[in-house]
Amino acid sequence: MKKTIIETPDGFVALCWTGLGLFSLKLPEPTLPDAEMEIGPDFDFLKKTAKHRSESSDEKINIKLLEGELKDYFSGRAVKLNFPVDWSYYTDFQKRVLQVVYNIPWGQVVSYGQVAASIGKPRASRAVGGAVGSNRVLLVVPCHRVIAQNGSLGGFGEGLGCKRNLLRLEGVHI
DNA sequence: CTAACTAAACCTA
DNA sequence: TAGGTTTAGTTAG
Repeated sequence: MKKTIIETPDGFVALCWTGLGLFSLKLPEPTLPDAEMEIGPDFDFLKKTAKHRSESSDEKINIKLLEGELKDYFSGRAVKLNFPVDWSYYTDFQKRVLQVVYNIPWGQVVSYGQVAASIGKPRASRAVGGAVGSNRVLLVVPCHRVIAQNGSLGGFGEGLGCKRNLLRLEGVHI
C-alpha cells in the first residue's frame, strides 16, 4: 500500500491505494500539510488491517496519469478518471451502488432513486444515500453527481458547498 | 436503536 | 392541489 499527494490547480489532493486499486482519494486541500492530515487516518487504517499482505503490485495505479487527469479535471476538462478501485472494504450493497456511480460520466447527474433502480431496488433511494456517503474515493467514484430527484443537491459528506463547486466545474448548475 | 447524501405511495381536507 | 404521514432499505456507532 502507498500514499501520495498530488498538486492540482485547486490544491493538494491526498490519496492512498493498495495492490487492488485506490482506497481513498480526498478533495483538494489548500496546503500540503492539510492534505497529509486528511489522508493520515485512512493510511493508518490500511496499515493496521493489512488485508493485502500478499498484494505486491502496488503499481496498479499510474500516478503520472492520475496526476495529469486531476490537473485537467480542476482546469475544467471533461476527464474520465478511469482508475482501478479497491472495493474490498465495502459491503455488497455499497459496492453495487458505488460501481454504478463509478460509471456516471463527467457533466451528468442522476438521482438517488435512479441509482437505486439500476441495482434492482427501486425503493432503496435512501439506502443509496447512505452508500454513497461511505465513498472514500471522491471524484474517481463521482458521488457528487448523485443528486435529489426534485433538482436539489441532496447531501454531501464534505459539505454541500463542495458538491456544488464540483458540479459547477462540470457545467451543471443547480 | 437511530441517524443519515430519498422518494413514492397514501391519506386528508 | 397542496400538505402531512408512512414506508422501503442499508449500515455504522
